[in-house]
Amino acid sequence: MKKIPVIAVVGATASGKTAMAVNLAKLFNGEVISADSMQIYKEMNIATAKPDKSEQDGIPHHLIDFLETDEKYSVARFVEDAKRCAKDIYSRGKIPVVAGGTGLYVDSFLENVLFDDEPDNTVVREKLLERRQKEGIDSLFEELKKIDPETASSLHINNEGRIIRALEIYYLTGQTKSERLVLSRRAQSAFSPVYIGLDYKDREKLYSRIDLRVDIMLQNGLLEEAKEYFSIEKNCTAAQAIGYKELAPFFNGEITLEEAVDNLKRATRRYAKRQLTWFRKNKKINWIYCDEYEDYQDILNRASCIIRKHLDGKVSDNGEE
RNA sequence: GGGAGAAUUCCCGAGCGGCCAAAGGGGGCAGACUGUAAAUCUGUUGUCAACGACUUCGGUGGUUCGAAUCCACCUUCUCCCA
Repeated sequence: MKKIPVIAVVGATASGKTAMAVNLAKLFNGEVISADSMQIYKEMNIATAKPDKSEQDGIPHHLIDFLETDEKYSVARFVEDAKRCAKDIYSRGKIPVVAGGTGLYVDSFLENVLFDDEPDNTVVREKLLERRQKEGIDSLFEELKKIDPETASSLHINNEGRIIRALEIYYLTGQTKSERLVLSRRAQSAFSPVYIGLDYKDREKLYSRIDLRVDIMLQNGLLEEAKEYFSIEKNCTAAQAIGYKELAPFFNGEITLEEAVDNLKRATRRYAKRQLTWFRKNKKINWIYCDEYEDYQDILNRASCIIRKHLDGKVSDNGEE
């Protein structure tokens, strides 16, 4: 069966993925699928740099702006949603363009990681958390070493969340995490992605773009959005978004606005670094260093050149001729 | 004008004769990542031909087998009295 071609635009936050995805969608008759764990939420607009109607520029965008802020979401759901979207777009004669900053989502989708159905975890999770309080993490870690030594050796004892999840998987499914890992890779992907990675040779350039973008967010009313968000804030996925939690100490009168903004910028820079670390290990990505080009048109040309080759079948999946 | 005190590695800040290239924190850099991933976690951070060598603790001299640590002077800064 012929694989479905997918254009994937990846890179750190503020590297220009949104605009690139829209431009490529126009050039290649595509529609955008966002792979962003925060833009999925309604009402979180400014902080997540969600593209508005004018930025979307007539190109349909999928998987943004469709969840309430108190709803949970997961990679598993994303993979399901993204596959469905991509197939639908392709069936209408168009090409899916994935624009994503959430590496786990992008990879899980395009590499077709299988997330088999799992029973509800609330009870098991609660028990484990209770045991963590009573017995301490060492006890749980020792237990994991016996049950699934492979996973245990890959985890640091301070990474409590992962230790607990690994145990949870076992008690929920009867399979260890390492067993499930193997099973998750059993199916071939139905997609044939071309990766365009946006980055800057000079990291400072990226960082100043981040700083600038935060300043613009503030002008656009980030404070108001954050204030409003705090009135409804709960312990949910959305609460992890950068942009609100950094401003909270300012609203509580603990620090000045200036300090809060600095913290926000720093948190964003670090996030960018983590994104880069994630994407850098993917050897299929064709990196374009934006600061090596005179103007934007050249960057766009470079990207479409890479994509055209791939679509014409002259290049294999890993980008080698 | 008089008196008291401080200057430490990118920053803050310990150290007060050898175990000090110098605690700790911050920041930076690098890495991991499979159901909350904008999260969570780890490593590293004077230089080098690097299990050793070399240069650092405001400056210059000195005491000592040995100094970031003691002494003298100099420079800068802070505070108190005028």
